[in-house]
Amino acid sequence: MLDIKFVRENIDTVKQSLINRGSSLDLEEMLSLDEQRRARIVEVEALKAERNNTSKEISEKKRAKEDASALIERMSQVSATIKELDASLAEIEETQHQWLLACPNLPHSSVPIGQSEEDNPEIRFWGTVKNFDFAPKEHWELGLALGGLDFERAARLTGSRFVVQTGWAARMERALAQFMLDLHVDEHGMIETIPPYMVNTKTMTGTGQLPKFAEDLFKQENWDYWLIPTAEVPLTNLHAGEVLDEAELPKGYCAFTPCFRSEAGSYGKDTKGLIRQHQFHKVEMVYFAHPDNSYEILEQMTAQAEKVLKRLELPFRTIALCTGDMGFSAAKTYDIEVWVPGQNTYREISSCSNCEDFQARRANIKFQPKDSGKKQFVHTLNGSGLAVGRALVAVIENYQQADGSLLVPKVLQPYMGGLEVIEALTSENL
RNA sequence: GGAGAGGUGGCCGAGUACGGCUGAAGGCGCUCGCCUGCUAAGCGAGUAUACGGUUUAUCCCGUAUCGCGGGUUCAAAUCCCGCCCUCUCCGCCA
Repeated sequence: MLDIKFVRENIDTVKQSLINRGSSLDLEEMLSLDEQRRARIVEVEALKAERNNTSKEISEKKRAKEDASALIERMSQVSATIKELDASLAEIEETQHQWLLACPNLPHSSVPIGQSEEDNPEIRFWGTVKNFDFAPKEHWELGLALGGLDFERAARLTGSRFVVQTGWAARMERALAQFMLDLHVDEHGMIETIPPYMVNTKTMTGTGQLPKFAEDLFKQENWDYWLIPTAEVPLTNLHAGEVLDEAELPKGYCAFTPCFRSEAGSYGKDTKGLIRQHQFHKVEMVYFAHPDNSYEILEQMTAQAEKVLKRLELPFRTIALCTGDMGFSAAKTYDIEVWVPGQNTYREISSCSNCEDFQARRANIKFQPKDSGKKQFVHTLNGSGLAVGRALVAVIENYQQADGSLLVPKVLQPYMGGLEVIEALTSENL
């Protein structure tokens, strides 16, 4: 959420940001609401001041056993007016609040201006794209042939966009997750966390999923509980309403959780395989950072995500999202895309964002500067480190061999009982 | 799910039976100053947030906030209604 005062004092900046993001929000309407609101506040607060003063007089008169009925009579009318004004003020404030909740974050000045993913510049590339002397298969073909991925049974159990992973595919998913968590905890000093996988409306609003994107989420019937679309939601809201010590910053959390997404509006897209599921696993990183160095933390966190791919020896490229392609809450975002040879393309496997104080303002997360001064909003950052299901896709496709078997990446072997090659499913590797 | 107890400032804790003089006693903590071989103690001052007005900014002024929302009233921490959360006991359960 943007600060209303900031909007009022930086009209051109906000206007340009909305244009760059391709948003259709009406800024003029909001500004006129703001004027109405402030005028109404002046009006009603003058009356309240009068009421407070007169109430004191009344109590003094009553104690002195004097007659206060004239004052009471007048205040009765003043109170009635206050009630009306308060009601109309509340209405204006609610409309304005909804506007602010629907307004996307301001892009950082370094974010390239553009309309779509076509305009996202590549920042760096890492690795070597392997030349296969055979036509590399897609992961779902291999998963089917090797018996680890079962989309048919999942469809019977639930529906489309689900999978049953068995044997090596289940274990490799677990191995990937464990490898990633160990890396973030042991080498990056992050705090491992197991948060709730369901959160309430307030929490979803804190990070920006609500009120605008309810159709992307799964909701529990009869409960104010939503399934998390990413651990960013519970992790960032972990300190909602709190004041952190400046010395604690930056504070990093990581969590391995399932993520649930309705994938509304993606009909026909990525219908095969693991790429776009209603339920998938992700290791998420969240940082609470000092405003002075949050962009350094963004670089650091992005590097941490990249390190996962480097250790897995998977080629990737990192791109900067342009204004038109960036998520709602982000001020700046890097996407990391891993090479998937079966599809002969790059697929997003991580998204690392600095949300600055956008979420902190919604969720009310502050820190107390050491040398006194006022409490300030922290900057919040989140990044995938990494999407586990998609990492499995990348491993399967990049590590496939001509005979249809898979090599197990070196860093995963300790997590898979030393297994080096995955052959077709047998009782031995089950 | 049933029964009971409770939610007041950074923390502890008065106030709620009889509504007003309580942004809220007292204590602790913290900050600044004084004092002081050092430390501790002592003395003095200060110590919430948001919004609005004013302002270059500070200051200042106003309004709101005693879990949340609503009601009664000239006036609500205090009375009434609804909800949320925490704790204890019982039931159920991995």
